Amino acid sequence: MTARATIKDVAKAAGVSFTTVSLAFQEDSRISAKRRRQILAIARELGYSPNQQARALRSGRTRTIGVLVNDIVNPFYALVTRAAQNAANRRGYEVVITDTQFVRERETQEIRNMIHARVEGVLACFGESVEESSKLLEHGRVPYLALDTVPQTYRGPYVANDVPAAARIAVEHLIRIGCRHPVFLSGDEGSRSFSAFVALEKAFLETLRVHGVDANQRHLFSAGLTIDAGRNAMRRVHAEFPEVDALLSANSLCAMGAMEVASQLGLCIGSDLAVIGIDDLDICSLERISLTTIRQPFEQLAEVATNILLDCLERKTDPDVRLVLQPELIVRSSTTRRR
Amino acid sequence: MTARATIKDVAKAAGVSFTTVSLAFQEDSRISAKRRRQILAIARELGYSPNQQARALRSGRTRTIGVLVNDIVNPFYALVTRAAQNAANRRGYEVVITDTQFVRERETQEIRNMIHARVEGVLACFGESVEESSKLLEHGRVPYLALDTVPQTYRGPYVANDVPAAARIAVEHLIRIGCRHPVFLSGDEGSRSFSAFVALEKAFLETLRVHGVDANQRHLFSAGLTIDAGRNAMRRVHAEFPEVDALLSANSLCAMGAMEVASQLGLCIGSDLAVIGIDDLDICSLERISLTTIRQPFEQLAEVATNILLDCLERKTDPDVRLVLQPELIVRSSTTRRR
DNA sequence: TTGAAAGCGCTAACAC
DNA sequence: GTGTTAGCGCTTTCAA
Repeated sequence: MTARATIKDVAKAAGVSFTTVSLAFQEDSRISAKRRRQILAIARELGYSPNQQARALRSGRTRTIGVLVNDIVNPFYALVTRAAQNAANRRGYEVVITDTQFVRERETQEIRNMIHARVEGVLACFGESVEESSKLLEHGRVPYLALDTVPQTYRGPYVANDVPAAARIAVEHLIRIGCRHPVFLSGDEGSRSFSAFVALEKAFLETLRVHGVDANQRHLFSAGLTIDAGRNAMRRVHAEFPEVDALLSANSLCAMGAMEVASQLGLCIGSDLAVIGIDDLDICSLERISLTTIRQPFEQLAEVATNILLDCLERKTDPDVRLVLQPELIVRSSTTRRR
Repeated sequence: MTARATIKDVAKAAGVSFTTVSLAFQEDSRISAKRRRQILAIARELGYSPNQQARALRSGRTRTIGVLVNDIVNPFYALVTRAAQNAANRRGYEVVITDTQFVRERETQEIRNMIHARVEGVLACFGESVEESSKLLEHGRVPYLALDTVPQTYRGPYVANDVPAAARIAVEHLIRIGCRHPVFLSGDEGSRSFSAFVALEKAFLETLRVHGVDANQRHLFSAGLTIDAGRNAMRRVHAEFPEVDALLSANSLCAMGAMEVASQLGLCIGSDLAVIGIDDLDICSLERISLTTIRQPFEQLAEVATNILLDCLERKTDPDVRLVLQPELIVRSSTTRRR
């Protein structure tokens, strides 16, 4: 295995200077089409591919942005990365996708990696380490934009879902159909302090109070973002808050797990127990699931955010946007009028 | 916005040569712990972060591998990337995740990008452009390993699921419970020629014939890998092959869509129509879904493949492995004995 | 233990 | 059009 071909090998083989080869690869107008074709053919023959590192080092540009999400296995986040990738590619940028797995140290490590890799900008679904992460990005002079949700203390730019509105819309629907004892299923013990969960809990309780329900901490349960988390949470809810007549879950997978256990406990979903999940995966629409959800416009979110970020990179201005997109209620059979 | 700090700025501020700074960052033993701490502190103050491009250019190493999947939104593939990421990180490598969205041009483009970025190796779930992609990788001298499924014509190294076995196990189960008219739901028109689907169709028909069922093209339907694809396919199956008493779907989401429509058509899932999905997402276990599946050990697959690839990189040998992992039947209520 | 010097592969300024 | 030259920020000899 000999060394990889460089621009000089191509130049030698083509009988030109290596500058000419460089210009040919940049599709510079000074090189004639014919010559360009010759050079590219020889390059292909030699298996030459321009070294990105050298190019970036010299030009100071990588044409790459980073996208950080909390959980790539959750289709919600995967769709965010896909929308960002498509938007970026359309404008000639590449995307590097990184997954924090909801782990604090992973998040900061991935941010550091992106800075080392000299991404030109970052789109981030920040977790709990938002302060440290945004400090790193600022220190590293990397323009960034928060996506999805942001904590109240966050002062940077963002394109986010209106998280309190999600809880408010859900609770208003539950009240409207006659529920008086709703429970909120939040993140697990470890992640419940995440800003999104805090905001949901707060808006959940406040909206209940506005409608005359004396809501308090008893109405809030830690759960998690998986089916199993919902199963376990429902058992606890049933034991500790037997008068429950509605569930709002921070996530639809969790809601599905809770529905399963509730049925096993003899509750009829819809009439005995209304259930709403936040986010709106394809499977929620399955007749067998038919889960009422709060749909958040996450693909639009990612696309808008990507374009704003790229605009800023190209104008060399700092991102300065505070945009909040509204969620939408999708009513299905898991919430029917009380009997 | 002044320029980013370089190693020279740090050296100047610390009153040492830039070689010393470099050594300090490499945790070279020649630098005393105390000096190292001083230098790192000054670097932090200046917001210095080593330039990956320069480092890679000089050292010739990126410590990065690429992972290519067909559809990051499908949790199956997302789990593959996660397992690979974890395995790579444990050994001090980074991973770049790329999503082809099942688009041929995207796959080759992403491969090219990875070569430009000088990833040290690639783990790839190849789509239809496997020939072109593997040629690119070989030409670019990037060691690679195919993951998940490979076409019969493929001659390179792989760690794959035993795709024919998945169909065989499923069909044998259907025969055992008394089905005589099973139908296979394949990929959509555009992707049905993918090697995995071809292999599944072939093994499906062969196994049926072994068990005395006169199976032919009428037993095969194009569908797709989404819920909606399953819904549409079931309508066609019902119209064109009314005697159907079992479905094997290439994907569990598709199976769920088909089950929904089958129920609407008055078929009782389990007894009138047995349904099996290939892959085993969490939701298949939900009581409301309870889909019998063929579980493929994809996380193990990704982990094994990553370690083999990294071993090869470190030994500077070419990957030379042909490993096939066995699937497992998970029986749930969508397949009960015929009545 | 530290520093000087060379050079990784490329782009960009400028001269021809 | 094409070539020469300098240098991006770093690692790696090698000498002190």
